[in-house]
Amino acid sequence: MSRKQQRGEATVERVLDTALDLYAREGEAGLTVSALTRASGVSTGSVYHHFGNLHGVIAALAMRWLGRLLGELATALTAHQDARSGIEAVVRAYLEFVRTQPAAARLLHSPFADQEGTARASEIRDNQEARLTPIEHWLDGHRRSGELADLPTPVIETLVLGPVIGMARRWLTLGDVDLEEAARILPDRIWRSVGP
Amino acid sequence: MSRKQQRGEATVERVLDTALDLYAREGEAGLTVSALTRASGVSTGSVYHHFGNLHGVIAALAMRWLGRLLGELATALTAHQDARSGIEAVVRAYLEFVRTQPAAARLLHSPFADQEGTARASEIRDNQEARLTPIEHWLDGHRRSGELADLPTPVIETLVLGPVIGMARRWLTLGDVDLEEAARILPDRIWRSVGP
DNA sequence: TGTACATCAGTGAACGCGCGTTCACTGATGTAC
DNA sequence: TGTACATCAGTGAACGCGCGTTCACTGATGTAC
Repeated sequence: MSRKQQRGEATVERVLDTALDLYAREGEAGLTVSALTRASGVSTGSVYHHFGNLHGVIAALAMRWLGRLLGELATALTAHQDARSGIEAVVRAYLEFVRTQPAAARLLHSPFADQEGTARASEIRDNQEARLTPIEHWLDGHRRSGELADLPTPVIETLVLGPVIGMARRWLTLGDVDLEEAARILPDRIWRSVGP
Repeated sequence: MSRKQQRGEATVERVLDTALDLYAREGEAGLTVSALTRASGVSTGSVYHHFGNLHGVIAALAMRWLGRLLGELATALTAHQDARSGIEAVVRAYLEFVRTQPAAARLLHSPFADQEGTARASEIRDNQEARLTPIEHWLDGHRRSGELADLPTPVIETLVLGPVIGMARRWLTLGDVDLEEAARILPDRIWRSVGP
């Protein structure tokens, strides 16, 4: 049905891959249109044709990786029946994502992503609904059964993800922590903070 | 002894106060030299006289507020003898800092601060030694006495500050959490994760 | 199957704008004797 | 106390540079009949 051409998708892929690479290597300031065209081989006009403007590139990039991360977390969580196993699996899944996709993790922990997330929170909700809904249901169910502390969802999220994100950022920037050690220690420690 | 003049200090103050305000209102991209001179009334040349370049302004700003935050945390921690009271006090002190100095908190949670922190980690260690040393001693003491979990210092730091920072960021950006509620819930929950 | 046409995809030179920074200078303050 | 001088503080016009974006255009692909 779509009149879109395949080579268009390939170009979009190429731009987004290059953008992530640039961001990881040079940071926010290094992600310019000229750097993007130079590194990707895609022309200026083509970038604008597909993304509208530079902000559009960044938004698309953040959305893509947020979707992938949430997918991993939702899968890990809902694969377990009991609360403790689920929470511990989420922690491990996040650390695994950071280990295998450090550049994307950097992006998602960044300024951008935060601003983007604030400015277009509702749009993100819509786009990621398929991933967020099962997570919310899982939490609701286990909170009702008393397996999980009776705390507001944002608080549970923060208690679980806060230390993981902190560890990830530390590994990504300072590198004075060990991810494998974190994967051994954190699941149990975090579980204690959200258990009944 | 110093040949520095008082009006110089006043100018430095004015620039740093304006810079924080600009950052809080406009974000990283809004913190430009021209915006800084326009909003502060200080001339371009004067900014360069005192800070060298724009990066120098940002570095000075981050260092100033990092010092103040660490001061608050160190005071809260070392005011308590037993581990639990100390940890809970640190959590409350951080939340109180965020509540009273949201702009500074935004800055410290930011991209900059992270990059700055990475690039000049050793310099920060030196500058903030007076605040860091008592914190390290306190942790060491309580870990040895068995009151605190036997975990590496960076892990303890992350378990304690991770959720607090997560909550603070959420309050600062999305605003869908309540800081007072957090101050009631988090201390106990966080303590569970680092207790023996 | 072939042809005409609409749409998608891609090109790259050119644009104006605001950026960080420099510099030659004036004015204020502190020090020496 | 007064004067000369060094240093600190502050000014603002001017600079070049790289940025994001536009636009008139060509080429490729898909659709209709």
